[in-house]
Amino acid sequence: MRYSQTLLPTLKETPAEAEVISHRLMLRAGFIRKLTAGVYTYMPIGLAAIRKVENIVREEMNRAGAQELLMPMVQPADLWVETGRYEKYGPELLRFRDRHDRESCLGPTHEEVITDIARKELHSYRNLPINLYQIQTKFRDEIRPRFGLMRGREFIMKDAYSFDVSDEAAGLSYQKMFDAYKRIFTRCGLSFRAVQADSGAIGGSFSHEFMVLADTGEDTIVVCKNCEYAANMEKAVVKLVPVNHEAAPGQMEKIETPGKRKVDAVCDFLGIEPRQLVKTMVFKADGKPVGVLVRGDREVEEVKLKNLLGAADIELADDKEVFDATGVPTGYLGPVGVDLRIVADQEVAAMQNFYVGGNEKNYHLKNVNLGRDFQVEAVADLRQITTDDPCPECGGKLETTEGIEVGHVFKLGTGYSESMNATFQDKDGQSKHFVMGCYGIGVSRIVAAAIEQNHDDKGIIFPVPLAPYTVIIVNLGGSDETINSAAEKLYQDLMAAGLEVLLDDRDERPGFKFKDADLLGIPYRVTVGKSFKENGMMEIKHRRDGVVEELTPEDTIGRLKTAIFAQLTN
RNA sequence: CGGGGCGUAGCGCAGCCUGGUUAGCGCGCCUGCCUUGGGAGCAGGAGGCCGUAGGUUCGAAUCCUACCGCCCCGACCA
Repeated sequence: MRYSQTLLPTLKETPAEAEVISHRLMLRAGFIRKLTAGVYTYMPIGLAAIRKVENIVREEMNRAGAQELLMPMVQPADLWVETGRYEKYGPELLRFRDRHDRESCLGPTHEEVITDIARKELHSYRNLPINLYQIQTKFRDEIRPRFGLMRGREFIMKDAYSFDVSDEAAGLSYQKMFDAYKRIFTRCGLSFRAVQADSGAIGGSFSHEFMVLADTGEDTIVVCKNCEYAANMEKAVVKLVPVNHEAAPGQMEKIETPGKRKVDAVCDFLGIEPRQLVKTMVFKADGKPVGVLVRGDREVEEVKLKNLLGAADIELADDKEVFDATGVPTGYLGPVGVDLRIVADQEVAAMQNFYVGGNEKNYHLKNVNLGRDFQVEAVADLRQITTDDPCPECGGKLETTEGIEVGHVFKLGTGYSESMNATFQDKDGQSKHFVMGCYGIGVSRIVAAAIEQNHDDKGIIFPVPLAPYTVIIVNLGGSDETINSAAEKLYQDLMAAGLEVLLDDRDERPGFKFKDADLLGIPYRVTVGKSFKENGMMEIKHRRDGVVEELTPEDTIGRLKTAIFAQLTN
């Protein structure tokens, strides 16, 4: 492509709307332009990068035996009512009525549509297993879109759905996708990690997320330094460390704690450690108050709580709501004798003679024991894991890092096939529900994640497989015909060699062109200018490490071909 | 939705507090000259319902009210 004829509007200054690096660079490099909150136009060069990702995804999906199809973006509400998700999905599902007043929605995901296809078209075990996928634009009316392509409302996703005869067979399909995902992200040149995850609104029993490691990640993941264990913080199982109960249960006692509401203040005042205290947090589970007990130095993990309660929505209650629900001001709430639904973290159940709020302003209770002094509805793992906790698999040391979720694989089981009555006839003539799996990849997000992971202060540094162009020729010839025709010939030759080349033929000064080349992140830059005029040499500069090579035109072509194709084959 | 902030030329901003001529600056854009290995220089030029609506006032970008949009922090997720 000739730069002079391309819509490639680079910006010297960063638009004020952009905060994170990938968003800033994509705006500056002319990859995207915002239409409205969370909705972007992919400009030509941005689309080129997206296509690179799509093609890698497509190749690997096909290699794994999946078949591509394309489902509608507009979906009838009826299908969603069948699975109960029309209620459950919430405001993220954009709903509207068509001219016939039919309830419709924009597809945020396609389990319903694909299951409908399956029940209509797949009748026999002979059709199975099958894995169908699409690469399509999704719409989720996110509460707060942010970070450019990282969390848009409209985004491109690859979603795949597998159908199997049995749980065991579904496990195989799952593993196949898991392996394909590893290949995909490896080919994209990303540094990533597969982690155990919560299955969220999609539902299902078992899932892994693929996380690109980057500081701007929206998720925290815990990783074992010793074994292969890695999990989303939300999901990471806390392994209860046994404690020895040496002390005999003491007499419960009311003690005065004037004005001491916060855990630290109470502990300072009483001369105790936060680990000896149990705090009572009030959450609203679908609007209804629930008390949650955790040790004073722990944090409640809302996702675990949500799963335990089977709630669609969990929110921490504010001071007023706590008072309304219990009649106790925050800071003095406790489980003893309170009229509130209470659940406890497993750690609390193992504690003895602890301190809790006294359900009365300025009072706490000491020597409290679960079971003797109060009862709870459930005991479960409800707190956030910390790096002090042992690895749940091997007991090793854990560490945390930030991650961007670029892929998610789920074992769905028969939830959708049952609610939509999607069955096939098995060998024995019996009707059975499909055992399903679903597998998503955030295609547009990958481009953003790749930039988060590959940039410097000058701009983007694309991994070769994702680069919209692999070579940029900077022609500094001006009016010099010798140089111009050499640059032109190189352009033609490189294209003939199968490379994607951008020829900077603009009437601009050298510095201007170099800055743009750096910003765009094209892996190899060839400068044709003075040194070609003087001794017939061209200069290759590697974007990533700044290495410079002076070569003849023939060697330049050879060198680029070798280098680029080497990075494309895996 | 809760908390914070912002809407003035294509982009980045100043002006607003303390109302008063023709609304500025940098970048970009157009014309010409000049320059050509790291975002040059000179000269000329185009481009503004000051987010929208209402109010206060002799007079509003500036003060007041409402609305709309956008960004950042939390709940959501590929």
